Amino acid sequence: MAEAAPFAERLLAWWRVHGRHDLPWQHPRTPYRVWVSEIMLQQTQVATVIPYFERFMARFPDLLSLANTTIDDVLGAWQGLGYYARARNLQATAERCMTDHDGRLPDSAEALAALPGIGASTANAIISQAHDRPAVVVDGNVKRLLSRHAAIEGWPGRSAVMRELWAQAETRLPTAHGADYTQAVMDLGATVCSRRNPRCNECPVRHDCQARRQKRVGELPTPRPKRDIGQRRLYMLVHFDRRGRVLLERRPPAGIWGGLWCFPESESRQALAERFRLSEVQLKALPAVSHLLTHLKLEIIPLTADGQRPGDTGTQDLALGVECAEHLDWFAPLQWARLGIPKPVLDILESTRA
DNA sequence: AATGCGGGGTC
DNA sequence: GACCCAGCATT
Repeated sequence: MAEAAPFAERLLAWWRVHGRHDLPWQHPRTPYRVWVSEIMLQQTQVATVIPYFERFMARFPDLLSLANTTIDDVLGAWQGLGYYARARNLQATAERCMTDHDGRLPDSAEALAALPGIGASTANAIISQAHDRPAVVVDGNVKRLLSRHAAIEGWPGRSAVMRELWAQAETRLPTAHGADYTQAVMDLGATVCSRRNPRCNECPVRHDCQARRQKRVGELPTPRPKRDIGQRRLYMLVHFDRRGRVLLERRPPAGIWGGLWCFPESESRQALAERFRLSEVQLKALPAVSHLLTHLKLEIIPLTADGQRPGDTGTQDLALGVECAEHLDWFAPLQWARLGIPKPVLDILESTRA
């Protein structure tokens, strides 16, 4: 009996018939477009990314336009996509390409991985797709596909498991068709070897899938261990001036919502009142907003001075000697959408308009 | 080697 | 509500 075709050949044959060939970053498949798409796709699903990618390309069609714009413009284009550090890294990388790489993205995985926001897997994903060279990519799809096909146990967040996945991926790499193979493993993971209800009977590598043989497809990959998450209460001052502009503060570059504009906030209601020369009794709470992060549950209590609303006149103007520096400023409604504002803050902002 | 980052999809 | 997603940077 003839030996089965190599893993990669079966995937490529499957992909030519069943794979995705119409993703926006595939046409044209330039290094710049591939790079931007890979950054957007980090921890973010394809369907979510597509409209952002189209808008981003219309606004920043090339490396130079991205390097020459402001961070606020990039954050504005990123608003709603999450993981805003990616937007800052994107622009930092564009600038580095101008200064250190002759105005282009480097064409080696090592040089790419030295740039902000690009790790080993993303570097290889860019190389394989932009230059059609085979390179190991281990993303969520590949982790799932390989942990099943080779029956690899353990949560991929553990380094030993990740090493094994990387080694498996390496041995399966073809010697040609690098771009199509990368797309093929991702497509197979996304559409056939899906997390729930995998369609094993349509899989081109089902005949030597170890998880399937052991009837353990449903148990692999091993899920992330559960853990308790903490809870934190946060007060935010929602205040408008007579012209309907809202007071926002730019957050420090590191940490949650780094570099984004938020209401002035504090964990202490009293500290917030003191900072803006308000008495605590003046502060009226709006309905709380709950925001869930991986490791933390935030309860955000929006506070307004005397129930003030935009357009209100005659209320005290919070003169409070707010010295609007670069990190503290007033913004008109038309400016909001171009700023980069975290989702819960935007929700509060919009609820005050309604 | 483990943890923080964040919004959305999906069941 | 639980769990995951085209991971990386930081500690």
